[in-house]
Amino acid sequence: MPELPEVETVRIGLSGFLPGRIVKSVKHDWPKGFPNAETDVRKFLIGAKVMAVKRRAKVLLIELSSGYSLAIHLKMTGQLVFRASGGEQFGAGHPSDSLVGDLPDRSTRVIFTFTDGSKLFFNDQRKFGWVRLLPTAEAQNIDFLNKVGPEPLSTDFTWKILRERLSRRPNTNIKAALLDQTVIAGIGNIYTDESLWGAKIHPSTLVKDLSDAKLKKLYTALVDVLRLSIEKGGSTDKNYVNAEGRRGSYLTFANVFRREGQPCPRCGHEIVKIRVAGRGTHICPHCQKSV
DNA sequence: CACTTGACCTGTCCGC
DNA sequence: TGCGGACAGGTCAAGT
Repeated sequence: MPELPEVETVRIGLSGFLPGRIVKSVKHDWPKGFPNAETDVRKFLIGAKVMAVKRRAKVLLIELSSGYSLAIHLKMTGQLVFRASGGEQFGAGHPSDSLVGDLPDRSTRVIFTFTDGSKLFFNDQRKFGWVRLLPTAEAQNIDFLNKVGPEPLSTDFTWKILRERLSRRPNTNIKAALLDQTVIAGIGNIYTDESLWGAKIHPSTLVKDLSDAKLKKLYTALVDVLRLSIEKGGSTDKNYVNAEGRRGSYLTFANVFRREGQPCPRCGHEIVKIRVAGRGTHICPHCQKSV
């Protein structure tokens, strides 16, 4: 669920809230998800000031003045919600797009409290997510980020780079290849389905069978879909919320994802849900022909 | 080695 | 109504 656009939306939100704030305390009872030793937490987190909030792939990196960073992965049901002191929930916006009420709630795993009384809540219903405190210089070297592929929205990501990255997995289907974080960073189930629909590629197509023309279409579709989703604040299916606890609206604009039974916006044929690469997969069987 | 499947979790939904 | 089971999907580990 949180894929690149969702994590980027959280990053943008937190960038407006966290820099300059000083961590006063941290409360959690989740050693599996936040395994750092208490002594390191006291030394490098408590009293540290937030300098910046960055993102690599689907990992958020909160840089601290101590030379350490918090690396956070939301996995499927993670939420990072900021509340100003006083705990006002909705700010000036519309409560109707808020998915979280009073915090902490039963899914709250970690609470960061800042010296001004504001708080950052890490909620994760399914506890797949994680938080790590580690030296900023080593943040890029944690196993996951070490192996991860290029950022699809970086200016030097071209269709030829996409082709080169995909060529590492010639005999697998394009859906599995796009989901593979070592091929390209940040793509998950939603944007795989949406971009393959945009490029009129069946998700079971083997990578080696894709022509350059198709790869160019896929490149364009992928970048467009990611950019549009960031513009719409990401996709909220069930859990995802931004740093204010609000829903994203991309799924309103989605063409196939979670739209089985509805007509394809391009040709009118019925969208169906199939299973590819072990994932629920949404396609228009008319636009996206099998190989 | 290349690729696929299962495990990790918990809440929700469906069928009996 | 209650309950078991399937399902959701990001990533790593184990299996083929």
